[in-house]
Amino acid sequence: MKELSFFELVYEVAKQIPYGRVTSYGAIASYLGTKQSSRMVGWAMNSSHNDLLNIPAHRVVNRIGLLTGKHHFGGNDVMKQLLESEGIQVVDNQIVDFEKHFWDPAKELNL
DNA sequence: ACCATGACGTTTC
DNA sequence: CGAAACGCCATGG
Repeated sequence: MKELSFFELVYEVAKQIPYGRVTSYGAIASYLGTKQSSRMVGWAMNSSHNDLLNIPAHRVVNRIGLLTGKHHFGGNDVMKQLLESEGIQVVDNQIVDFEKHFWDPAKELNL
């Protein structure tokens, strides 16, 4: 199993997500240059649980701010609770004012 | 080397 | 406007 891979890039970005901010898989994918592989980002997060680092995957949602992978956090509304804990309003697994909390690594993060 | 999977995204019906 | 199908790329078996 390779630690260094596309996944690690996703981890780096995910870890750099500011508190109270959220981003989309497509944004990360686009930032990594593989915008067409937004699924890979999600899958990378799936492997994130294998990473020893703290991956705030709860801050990563789909393009509409829907908590698609919330069941991967334990099955309950753990993800929602985490987001609300950061001041983000979540209703029906969907982030309220997603655009307002949206954090684009390609724009706000200059590497 | 090939087939199957995956927390998405976009387009079409 | 809502749902479904296809596309897309990387990893694992």
